Amino acid sequence: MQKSSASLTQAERSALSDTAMLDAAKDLVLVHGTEKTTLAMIGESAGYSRGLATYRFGSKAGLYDALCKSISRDWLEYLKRGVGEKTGIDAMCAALDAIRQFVEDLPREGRVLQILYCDSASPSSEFPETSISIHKRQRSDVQKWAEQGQASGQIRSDVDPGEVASQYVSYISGMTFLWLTNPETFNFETTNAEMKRQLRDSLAAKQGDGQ
Amino acid sequence: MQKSSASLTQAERSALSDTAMLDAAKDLVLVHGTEKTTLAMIGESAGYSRGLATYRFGSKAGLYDALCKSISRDWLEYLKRGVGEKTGIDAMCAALDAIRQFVEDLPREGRVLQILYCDSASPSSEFPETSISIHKRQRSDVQKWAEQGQASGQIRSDVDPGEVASQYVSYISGMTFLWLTNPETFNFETTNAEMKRQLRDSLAAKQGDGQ
DNA sequence: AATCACTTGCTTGCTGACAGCAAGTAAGTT
DNA sequence: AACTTACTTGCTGTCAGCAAGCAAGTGATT
Repeated sequence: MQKSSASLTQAERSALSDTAMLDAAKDLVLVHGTEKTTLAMIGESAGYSRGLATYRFGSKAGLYDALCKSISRDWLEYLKRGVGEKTGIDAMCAALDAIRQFVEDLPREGRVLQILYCDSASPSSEFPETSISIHKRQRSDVQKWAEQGQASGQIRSDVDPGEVASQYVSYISGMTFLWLTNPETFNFETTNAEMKRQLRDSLAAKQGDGQ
Repeated sequence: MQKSSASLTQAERSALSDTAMLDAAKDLVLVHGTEKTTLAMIGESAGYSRGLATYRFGSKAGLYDALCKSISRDWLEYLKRGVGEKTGIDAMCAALDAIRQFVEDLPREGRVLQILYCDSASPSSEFPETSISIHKRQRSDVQKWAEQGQASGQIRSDVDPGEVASQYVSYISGMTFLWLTNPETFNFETTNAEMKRQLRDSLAAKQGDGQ
């Protein structure tokens, strides 16, 4: 069963058009935003008809949800590779580096993801789950790192891991948000350096403060 | 020149319809989001015709920009009152309390403002200036507080006030964003308490570390 | 291996809703 | 009474979503 470019299986055809449309959507959203990007633009820009995007993703929200999930998968891959088996303050710092690496390697994806997060914050959002679950997952990851850091004695035992996680995730969310809106005045690198310094200074167990 | 409810000056009439429409817009945006709220809904919900909102504010973006400015003014009032003449770490902590107070007293306005900030992050936003200038102003305020704190010896001299400000403003932005999207799981009070603790622990000058 | 019934990928025509505009009416101002 | 300002109504172009149809791939039977 040979597959030339002229003869594809159904699955291959739809996979091809899917990725072509999601890719076109990224470019269009970067320029026009989600609202002014039309489903017709996406379909035609991907080399198909004006109707395909609607047909495939059901609705505009459906397409953006798929896009959000797709980019989120890429991001989680970066996070996993960057943090590895680290725990405690080291894991938190590594995650900050992973974000920087992600937006450096895939700035398009980083910006689009942030735009979609903003969209999903609207009360009328039809895809809030993806964004919310990502943030909840981030928070529980950080909480786990903090607990492990306390168990190993790296992190002082009198802080609440859950609140440390909330504070940390808030910083991440706001940092990426401000990076989106103020790309020129915002310096990822130095701001993250300050965050790392604060984490070490405020979380590290004092000398001889073993459990 | 007496003013009964039936006989108003032109200025009074337009001021009345303006505030009525902005107020109606708040309620509608809270329920339907900015996108699914229509100008016709706003005008009619305020007791006027479907066309007034467009006529008065020029466009949907124009209305949301006016709404953003209006709520921002309220917020800056709270900030001013809460911070007063404080500087350094005290000012930063007072600003956190001011935010909590604002969303406690005016939860509607707090939520709508956050929704509008998210909207203005889109590349197609026609009112990005208001949101950006607010965040820039916040950042320069915090930087000033940090510099004053260093000058008075409260804050250690080896931190960069600009980066402290970036980190602080990132936290604020993210915190309010997460509060909007996860109102039930997010606790303003305790998360801010952790932030205050971190600020004190990581910024306070050590004993005898005078300039 | 040829063909026929069936599924899936994709396109085109249509409808209702909305933003924005332009022309008009009513209310106040000098 | 002339004029300005507040507000309304009729209209147009655009878009999301739907439904009907066409084309290409798939699988079973003989």
